[in-house]
Amino acid sequence: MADETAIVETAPPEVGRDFIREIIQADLDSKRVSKVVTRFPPEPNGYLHIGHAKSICLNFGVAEEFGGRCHLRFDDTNPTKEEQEYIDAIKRDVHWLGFDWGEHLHHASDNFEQLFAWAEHLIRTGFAYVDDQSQEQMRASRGTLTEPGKNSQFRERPVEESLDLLRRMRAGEFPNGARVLRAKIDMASGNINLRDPVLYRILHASHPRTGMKWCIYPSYDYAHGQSDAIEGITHSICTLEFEDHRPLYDWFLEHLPVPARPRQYEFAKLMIKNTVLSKRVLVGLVREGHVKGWDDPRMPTLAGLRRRGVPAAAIRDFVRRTGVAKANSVVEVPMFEHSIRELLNKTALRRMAVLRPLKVVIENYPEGKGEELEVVNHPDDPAAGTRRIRFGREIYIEYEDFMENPPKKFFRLSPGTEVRLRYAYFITCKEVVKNAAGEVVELRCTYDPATRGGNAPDARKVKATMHWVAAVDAVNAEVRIINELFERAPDPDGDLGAALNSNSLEVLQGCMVEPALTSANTDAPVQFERQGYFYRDADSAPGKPVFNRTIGLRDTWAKVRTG
RNA sequence: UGGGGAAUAGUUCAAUGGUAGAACAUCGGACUCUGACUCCGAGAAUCUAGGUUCGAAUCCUAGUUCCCCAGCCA
Repeated sequence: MADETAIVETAPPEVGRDFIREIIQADLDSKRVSKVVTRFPPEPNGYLHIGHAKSICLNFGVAEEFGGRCHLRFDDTNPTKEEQEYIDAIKRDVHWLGFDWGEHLHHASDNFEQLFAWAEHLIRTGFAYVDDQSQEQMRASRGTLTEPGKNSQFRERPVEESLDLLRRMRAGEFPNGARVLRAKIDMASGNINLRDPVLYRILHASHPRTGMKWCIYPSYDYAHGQSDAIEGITHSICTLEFEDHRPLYDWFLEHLPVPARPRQYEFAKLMIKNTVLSKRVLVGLVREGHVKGWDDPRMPTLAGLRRRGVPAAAIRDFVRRTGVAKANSVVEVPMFEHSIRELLNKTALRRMAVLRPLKVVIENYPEGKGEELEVVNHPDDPAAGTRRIRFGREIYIEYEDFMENPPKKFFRLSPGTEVRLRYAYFITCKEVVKNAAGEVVELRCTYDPATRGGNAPDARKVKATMHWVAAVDAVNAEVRIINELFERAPDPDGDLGAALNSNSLEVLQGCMVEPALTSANTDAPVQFERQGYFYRDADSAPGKPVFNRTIGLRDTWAKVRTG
């Protein structure tokens, strides 16, 4: 996996503290808590994406930094949306990102029995009741943002009756939606979460872990805080939209005989410009077949990024750079790209690959002659070693490295100019061969045998160094260029297909790559010199490698060229 | 006309009553066997209006703008 490189952690370990870490430090200093316990609580209703990475890094990160621990807890309270596949994928992705929950794999469903007992406790103490109202009636009586709600006619029903009905709900006597258990708080509260929220609803559905054992399931609000308390979570970190759930979170802890009192803190989730992280949309892309799966390299999922070749350490570094705060913000993509390039530049071995080949015949190179050149695997890292590549009379260069009528600042090959073939020789273009359509199909060049290795004895300079692959050596490969998935922001309720970028995946066939790319270290990220970072795709077949372009190198020539 | 949050360079995050700083991005320049990397330099911000104070991004008052909440989703 791309994470082989994760050992090279480029980030300084501590870059100032965010408000969460300050709170934890203060709690430790004041002895309010003796050991920090956090949790990452995904709902297994889809794959993890880069937005989740921020929460994972925060929760596991602070636990690590303060000598505590972090649990992985599945918030599996809605069996109509959750699947085992997602549970497995989430575990895999958290591990890949570089974190370990050790013995602390938990599920909200582990607590179903206790939560039910506590529900009875709330009824007995007069803080919960079974409501027979229909969903529509409940909505109508909840009031609006500016008007208070009205009490349900079942709100004051006898404790024994509610107790009996709740048990019969559990026993499966009623169909979906027939009744719910509600907390008795305040229908006039300005905070709508406190207007007698639902604790249990009837759902005759099979649960990935409990099967058909239950047909009533606790709501998020009812399950989350109590699960935190049961697990001994000290700091329950979640995103901003749960801020007005905090009074309810605290209400349950106050009204129940819980073993601990966790506290909830909220931070702004990670958003990235032009990147869709809506789970609904991501599910739709997969279900409707707009992408090849959750790990399609165009997806912002951790699985997709991994397949694309983005190292876990780069994601961690990016997340660290974006900081933790309470203001909604949208990070620009180049910040992410910087983290990827910075890591890959240090770790990726260099290789040569020609994406759009143009054949070059070196006229003064003897027919039948061949030779090997020893070249470095990483110019800045001698420890990366060397490899041997072959040179010959026929080679391929990049089509766009040649221009018959070059503009002013074009340094590369054109008729009459001399350039360096990286690690090899200087060559000069003597003749351009075209097909009937007038397209350049071949170049006739000469080389200077004295420049072997890439330097001229007379110290003359060339303005460009180009990558190349010898025809005798070339392995045919497929290269996939990944572009933005969406052309415009999709409407989650509308036609996803209509918003897609029709050019989100460019497939290049007939690429010519050096043979080292088919043998050793095939699972490590590589740099195709002068082009970018690439990662071997799982679709590779023997003798026919497939590469995803993780990200291109910065290209200032592209800017000059396009003005 | 409800409740809960947030406002600092283009972007993200610092500065916790005492010189507004960093990263990314942008623009110059140097270097270069990757038009990469690296290095050097530049421009660029406290939402507004009052007030307190020797001194305010920070405290107070009044506004403005943006985000979240009316699921038996999480």
